[in-house]
Amino acid sequence: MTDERRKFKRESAEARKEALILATLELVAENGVRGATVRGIAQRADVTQGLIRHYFSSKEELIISAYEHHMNQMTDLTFAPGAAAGSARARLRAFVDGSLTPPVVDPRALALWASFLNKVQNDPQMKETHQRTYAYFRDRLEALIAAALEEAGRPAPAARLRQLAIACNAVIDGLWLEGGALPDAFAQGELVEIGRQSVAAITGLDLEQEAET
Amino acid sequence: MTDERRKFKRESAEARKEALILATLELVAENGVRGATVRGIAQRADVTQGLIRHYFSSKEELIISAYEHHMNQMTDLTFAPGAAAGSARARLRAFVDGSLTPPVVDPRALALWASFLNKVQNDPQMKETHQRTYAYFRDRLEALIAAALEEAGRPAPAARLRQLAIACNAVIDGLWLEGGALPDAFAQGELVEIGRQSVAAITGLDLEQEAET
DNA sequence: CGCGTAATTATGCAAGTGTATAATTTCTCC
DNA sequence: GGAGAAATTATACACTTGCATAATTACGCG
Repeated sequence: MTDERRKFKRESAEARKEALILATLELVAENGVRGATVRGIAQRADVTQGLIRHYFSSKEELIISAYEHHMNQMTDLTFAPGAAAGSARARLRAFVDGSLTPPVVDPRALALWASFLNKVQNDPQMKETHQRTYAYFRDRLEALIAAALEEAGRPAPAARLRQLAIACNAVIDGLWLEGGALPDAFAQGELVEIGRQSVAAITGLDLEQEAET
Repeated sequence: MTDERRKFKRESAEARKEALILATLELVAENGVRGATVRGIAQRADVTQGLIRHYFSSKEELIISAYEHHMNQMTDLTFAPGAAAGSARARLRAFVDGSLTPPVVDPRALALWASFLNKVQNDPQMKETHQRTYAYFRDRLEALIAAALEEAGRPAPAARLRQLAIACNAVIDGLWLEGGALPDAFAQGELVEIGRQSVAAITGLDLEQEAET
């Protein structure tokens, strides 16, 4: 009955921070920001709670770090697939596909988005991160649409491009949302199919037909 | 320095419950479900915390009641406008308009949606309410699209109707989301305009032109 | 008018919260 | 292999939380 002190292993600051951030994201997705307690996070990361204070000056800072980590990962996942691809149309298609397949479409991703929303609206730093990420998404989508329209010989004025980008972004967001909220309501590939068709219908571009190099 | 007991007025059970529910929705929108404390809600409703226990057997029950109240209000707001209208096309247009104007499009409505999501995913009763509301929305939209297509002499098979409803629902959801998240990013009426155009593009229906009775 | 009952307030409690600080252990470097 | 420093654990504290229960007050009804 010797209650010994817990053994531990020293890790690099980066590894520990990352582990803490991942544990934080898990718990935020499950229980919301307030439900992700310091003790719970420490337990999930297999560490005692004091260590969190050693790497993050407060829970607030840990939450902000976790949010930025998550947002960066989401943008990477969305844009990585079609970055290299050839025609603008192919890149637009890759963008739609990447946005509407796991792990972007995922109950956990949606839960994280919802859990963070409150803090995003109130905390200036998180608000900044959010607006930057959102603007990046939409600008990129608008550029893709502009290039694809130009490629098809039907360039559009700026005002029209803006509307098309908003509309396409909305379909993608909406499908992303529904796919995350009701994971079993859609067949494999159904979201991608609907997303492609909708973007095609809105922009007047044919996303299916293969390009002739 | 006589610390007197607080004066109060007796209210009907309905009025008190409603007041408590409204205060709850305010705080849930501002601080999330866990941030909406019993004491905070009581204060917002200008009442002491013990009274909450008198009308609701637990905070959980109050939260569930507030959620159902909110969802009912949202459906009423969305469907009330165009319920009576004439042609299917006009009713579809009214649905789009109602879904994309305040108070449906509103930062507070979005915040509520996000705040409740966690509980909706976990609590069976709230999940049931959510799925019922969602199904009601989409079925209604699908019926509107079906009627409008028939009206235009181009009926569609069931599978196609399902896809159109999912796509249109997604645009509307996405625009609703963006309008609530970035209230200042869109001009007056811009969301409605984009929503109408997108639904028109997806379904192939012209929503703008007036019907000839 | 006064009595009873239910609405409302007041108080208390145990559990959980973030954070601060002290005690210990692991590991690097000579 | 041992000393010093940093990583990690352990403990404590003040505060908040939901809930329970007792004390009071307002108001309808005779």
